[in-house]
Amino acid sequence: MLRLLIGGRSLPNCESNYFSKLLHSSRCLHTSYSPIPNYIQTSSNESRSHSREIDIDLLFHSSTNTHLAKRLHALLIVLGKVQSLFLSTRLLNLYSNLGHISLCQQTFDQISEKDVYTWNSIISAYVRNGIPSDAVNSLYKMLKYEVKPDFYTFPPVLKACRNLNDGSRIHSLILRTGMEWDVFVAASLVHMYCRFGLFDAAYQIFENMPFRDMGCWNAIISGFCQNGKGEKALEVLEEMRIEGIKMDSVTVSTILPVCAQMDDMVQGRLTHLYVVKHGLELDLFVGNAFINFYAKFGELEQAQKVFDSLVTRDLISWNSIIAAYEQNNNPDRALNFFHEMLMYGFKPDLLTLVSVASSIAQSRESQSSRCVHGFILRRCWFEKDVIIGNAVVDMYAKLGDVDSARKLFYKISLKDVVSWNTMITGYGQNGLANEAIEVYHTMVETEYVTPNQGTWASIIPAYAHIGALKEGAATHGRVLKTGQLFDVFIGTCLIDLYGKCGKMEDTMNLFNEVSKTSSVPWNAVISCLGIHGHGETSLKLFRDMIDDGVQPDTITFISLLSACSHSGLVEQGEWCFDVMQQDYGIKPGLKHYGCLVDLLGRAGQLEKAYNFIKNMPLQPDASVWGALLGACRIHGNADLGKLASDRLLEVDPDNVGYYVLLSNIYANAGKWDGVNRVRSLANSKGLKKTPGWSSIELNNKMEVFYTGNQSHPQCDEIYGELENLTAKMKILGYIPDYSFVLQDVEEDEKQHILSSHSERLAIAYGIINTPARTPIRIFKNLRVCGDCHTATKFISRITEREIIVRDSNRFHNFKDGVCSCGDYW
DNA sequence: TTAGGGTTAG
Repeated sequence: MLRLLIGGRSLPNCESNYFSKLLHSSRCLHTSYSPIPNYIQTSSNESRSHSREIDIDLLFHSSTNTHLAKRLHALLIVLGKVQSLFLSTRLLNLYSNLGHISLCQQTFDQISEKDVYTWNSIISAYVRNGIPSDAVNSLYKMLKYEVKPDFYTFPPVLKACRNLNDGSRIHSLILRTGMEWDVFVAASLVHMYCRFGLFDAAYQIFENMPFRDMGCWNAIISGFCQNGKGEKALEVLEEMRIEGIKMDSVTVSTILPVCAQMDDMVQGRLTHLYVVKHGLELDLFVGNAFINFYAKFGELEQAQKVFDSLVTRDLISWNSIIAAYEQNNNPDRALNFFHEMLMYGFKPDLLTLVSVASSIAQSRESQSSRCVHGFILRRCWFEKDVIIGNAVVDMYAKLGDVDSARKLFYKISLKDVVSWNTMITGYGQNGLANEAIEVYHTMVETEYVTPNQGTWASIIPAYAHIGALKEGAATHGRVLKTGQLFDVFIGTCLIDLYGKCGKMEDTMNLFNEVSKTSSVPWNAVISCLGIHGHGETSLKLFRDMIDDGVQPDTITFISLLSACSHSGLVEQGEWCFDVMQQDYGIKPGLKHYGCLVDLLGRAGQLEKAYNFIKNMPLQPDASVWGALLGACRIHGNADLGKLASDRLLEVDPDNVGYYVLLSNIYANAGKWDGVNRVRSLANSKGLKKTPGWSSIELNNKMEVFYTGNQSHPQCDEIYGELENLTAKMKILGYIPDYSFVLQDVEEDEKQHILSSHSERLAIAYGIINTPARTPIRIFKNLRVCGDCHTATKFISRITEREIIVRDSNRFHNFKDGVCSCGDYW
């Protein structure tokens, strides 16, 4: 061991005490105690007379952060030791451990006579710091300088090759040097070939090894695990067991993520027993792997137990427990752990912030979103990894702040497919289907990303939302080309698309094709049948689902209840509500209560619905009172309507829809003072009525009409057509229902207002621009007004066309003067 | 002094 003589006037008298402090400093990452400045002060000429022997090795060990490492570097310069090959190589390794690759390079360049240690050190520094190409180049330079590689040289070089996807040259070099059966070299080769997907080559090397240590076993297992061959990994594990070789902590932490991936809880639990029996539970990697394992199965108690039992915790332990709660819908707990982690002095990394952003989105803590954004911005993490940008875009979108989401999205320089999917989903979730479609088109045009399952799952619902059947069907074609048709999620999205576009035949065909082992496709088809008014068929499918042994969930019952509601199946709906609780132990949530109120209310049982609300064990929310208010609108009950809206304005004062409904009720009853009161209340709150719009797809383009639109190029033709139609309708007995006109104006004007409702503009546009007697499909963002409903029935008879209108609530299929909903909606 | 095989991700 190299020792130095340094003077020590101001050194502590008690050397053992001093060293214990020094050692202490090397163990505590967060200490502010720095022994090195003392050395520099004490190394002046005058103090050298009182020289002492100091172990420089300890100084290397105590340099646990960049500041201390630089001090040590300065000390070596002061002592004139920087030219020492041994010390400068150690310094190089120190910088490498601390992640300072440029300082490594500087130190390396200053060394004039480099030996094999020096070359090995710089190679491993490049690998560790993520510059594999420089690592390989260094090997070739080393050969040029005629320094012979040794057993230490190749493992890191092979690791570099793994990331460069090229290893044949190095492999032949290794063969020439005769080092291929060194356990470290061989293990590296095995792992490299697994990464290349050359599993047979990897296994062949593994099989031919004259000697295998744990590292070799782990290399083949982890090689299989990390490259999608989990089952093969388990086979090797079995081989290991037969040969009587015990798993170590590395094996365990490698195998656990695979158990989770393969949904193999049993294997994971057995591994846990093994770990306890063999005393591996104190290993940090093992503990962390178990936290993640249990979190994936939603077993938070177990995950928490493992976390609590850890003797030491690192950043990954904290990240894992935060992610565990975040991914299992407990964002508050996740955020608590984040704060606790900060209190313990841990510095969060990029992955911590990914979980934090998602937690904030879930907990609707919009105030914190800016802090998170700023925190990441200050650290320049957006440039470091696209995952964090995606997470923050998702956070903003989930919080409803689409503007911020979009701004950040366009700032992400290297968008990956997830970035695009996140933005498309974000728009979709906020009801901006047209924007979602626009982003999707840009994504397809950019060509550097290939749409994947996530893309289909985000774009198809957007098409379904606005009823863009042709574009949706074209996407279906694209999905078919990729061979992803039978994926349940995409299949369900398509079922929903065709269902919402009125293509029930296609819906049922698709439903027959997809795998029906989960409740997801059942729920979709039950809900589609519901909005078409096929309540009885929905109930039949529910029975089929039970016969098939598929467990219904809370969504199944929401779909069923709403199907019953649309078809006026009151008794059956009440039966569903009971069965849900008694047979399936599902506690009704607010949505179920809302559906039942809707069911009773639509059927005219307003008092029963009101009593039902009064006896609810949950605090009724806006959807429940909203259902009652809607029913009051249909049945013209102004008193109960007023009561419902009073409650509504307490729980959700900013929702314009309720003001509109109430003003509708008043208008219907001719109470114009009530209408004005509601309108001025809404105005005083700065609320604007959601503009009604309808869309129609023509020549693969969506044409959108807002109520009262006067700027369309075919405006005159459209209004002319409507006038024409109204005249014919009146001959056939159409009487306009002015109660749907909210404004207190003259009758002529009321007629004009009714005729400029967006759905009528879209229908007239369709009539003008499509061949006679072909069907017309319209989508409306709000509910179709009663007068338009009546008018459309007449129009379908006059034009001999099928007119399919999908509104925000359900489906209307007008044919020969009648509507499929039987005027019950 | 230098090396292989390990845990967290939208």
